[in-house]
Amino acid sequence: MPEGHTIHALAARLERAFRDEAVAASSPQGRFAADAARIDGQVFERAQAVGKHLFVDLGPQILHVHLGLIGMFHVKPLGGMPPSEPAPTIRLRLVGRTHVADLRGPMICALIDDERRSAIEARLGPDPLAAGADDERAWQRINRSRKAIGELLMDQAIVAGIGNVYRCEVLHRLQLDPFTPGQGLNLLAWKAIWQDLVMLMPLGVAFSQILTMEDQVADARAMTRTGVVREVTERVTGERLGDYFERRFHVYQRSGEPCHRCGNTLRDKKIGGRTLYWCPACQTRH
DNA sequence: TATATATGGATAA
DNA sequence: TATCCCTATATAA
Repeated sequence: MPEGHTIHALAARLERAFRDEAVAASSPQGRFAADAARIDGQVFERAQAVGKHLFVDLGPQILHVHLGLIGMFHVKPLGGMPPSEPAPTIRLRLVGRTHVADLRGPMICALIDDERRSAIEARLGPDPLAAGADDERAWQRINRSRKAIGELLMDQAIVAGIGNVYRCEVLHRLQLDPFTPGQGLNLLAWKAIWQDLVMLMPLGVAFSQILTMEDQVADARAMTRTGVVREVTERVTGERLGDYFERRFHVYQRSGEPCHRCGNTLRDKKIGGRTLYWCPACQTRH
């Protein structure tokens, strides 16, 4: 589930559920029990996403969460009922007056201080979802690297928040060869990548779903402009209904199938433990 | 039932 | 590059 858009949507959802309210904290699974006791009863001040990292200010404490590959943080309305019996895998449960949030399988769940938070943020590249993020900072590193752009895009120290789906899809959308070394990438190509991410990722946040297909992107943008989105998001996230849009991608998990653009057979290749999907025929630009 | 896989990343070697 | 962590789900057996 989680690329940067997921965490940004989550931060907003948590704030809507708990902001300025005292929350009860517990760790049904037990591994976070001592820390949960320290934040139990504290006021939920705010939640912020930076790349794929989530920071929650709870009184003097900062809760740091990283969902990793399989983590999930579900926020549900209580609907006037007491919270359900917690599943034994729940690392952290927060309960407020109106909502309950259950965290399972996170890569990181810890209490940290400001200094630690700053250190974590300092290691991250610009986040396309952050206002005023500086894409030039990323370019400085890309331009000096001999690693492939397909690999660099996944490096959180270069760009924060990009994961495997956005990486593969954006490169295909721009017909860029994933294996082009950073040094060999045109500045205009980088500008196009950044611009595409800045356009696409807010749609991902609004719909809690990665959208990269032209028709879906067009629909999503139109809905965003007319303000229908908020209603959709509430429905989708509050009730855990399915995705609003059909799950469709250009290349992600489509190896062996024909390219939507040129008809050639899509391929995949493991790079640094992750599967890159691309079209060898039409992704030739750099 | 067992196994593979997943939108991640740290750490060991 | 390999291994490990954490959980849920889809598919195979």
